[in-house]
Amino acid sequence: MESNDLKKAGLKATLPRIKILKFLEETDARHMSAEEVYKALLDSGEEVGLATVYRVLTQFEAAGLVSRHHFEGDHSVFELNDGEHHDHILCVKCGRVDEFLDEVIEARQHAIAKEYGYSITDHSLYIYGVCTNCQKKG
Amino acid sequence: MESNDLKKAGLKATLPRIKILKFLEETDARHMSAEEVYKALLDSGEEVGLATVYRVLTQFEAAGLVSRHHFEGDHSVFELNDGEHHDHILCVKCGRVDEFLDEVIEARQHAIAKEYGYSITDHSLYIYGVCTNCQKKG
DNA sequence: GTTCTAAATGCGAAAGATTCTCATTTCTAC
DNA sequence: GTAGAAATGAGAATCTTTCGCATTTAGAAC
Repeated sequence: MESNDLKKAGLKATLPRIKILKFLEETDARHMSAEEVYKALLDSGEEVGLATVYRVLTQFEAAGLVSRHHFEGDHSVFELNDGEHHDHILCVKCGRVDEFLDEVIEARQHAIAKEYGYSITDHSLYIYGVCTNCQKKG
Repeated sequence: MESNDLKKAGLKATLPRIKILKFLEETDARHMSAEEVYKALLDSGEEVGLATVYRVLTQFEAAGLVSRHHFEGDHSVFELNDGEHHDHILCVKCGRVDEFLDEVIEARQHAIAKEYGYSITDHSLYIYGVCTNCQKKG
């Protein structure tokens, strides 16, 4: 039940927030932009303002409910958190996204941060390439 | 001499391109936005249009003369290529940027791409943290 | 259940970064 | 030097995201 999740996250259980969270939990798409969430909600007959979608997603991010990514330097996309950090590998032709977690890379990043005197807060790793399907198509 | 570098890169040696390349080679700042390049040129008395700066930097990127980065998902910043790939670790407080190259991470990325069936074209890795100086300041 | 207040929403306006349009200028080859 | 193609400049346009503010709503107090 979404309203409890919201309260646990320290957010008032308002209708727009419930709708957006519910939508993110039920949709098949893992990575969506604010605009896409907005349109998808409209299509399913839910009335939520675009500015509210932006605000709510930003709040969800601050509350740890979603992660924000910047694939290709483009606009932000959001992903519901499942508790486990992971990185992304994506196809530059079709936009397919796969997720992976590599302990060796994670460990090396912490070692590098230490070496350079940084207290690490976050990191982002994107690998770009052409996926199997797109390679076949030429 | 910049005009030769440009021709080698397959670009016509126009005045704006020469000015921009010369500026990038001579400035101390390693990472600059298009806007910053534009303003710096203006300040040094060189007249170049902002749209041209954007166009030229994009062409330089395509020609391999510069790399484009998207720190923190913000606007693009450009960096003159020195031939060696490297990644970045940056301070979220003061904006300091350090560069590093880790062969272990590089190798793991290629292994992951292979594992997922991708033909790798590029990758970006940013580590965010608080640098030594900013840690001292609290 | 009704009332109150702070917080949240919706809308359109505004902002910032980047791209586009197109008339004018500049390279480069001949 | 001249012609033609390519590049430039200036401002308009676009896209994503945020802001301002009047209106509504959630949640606590009564």
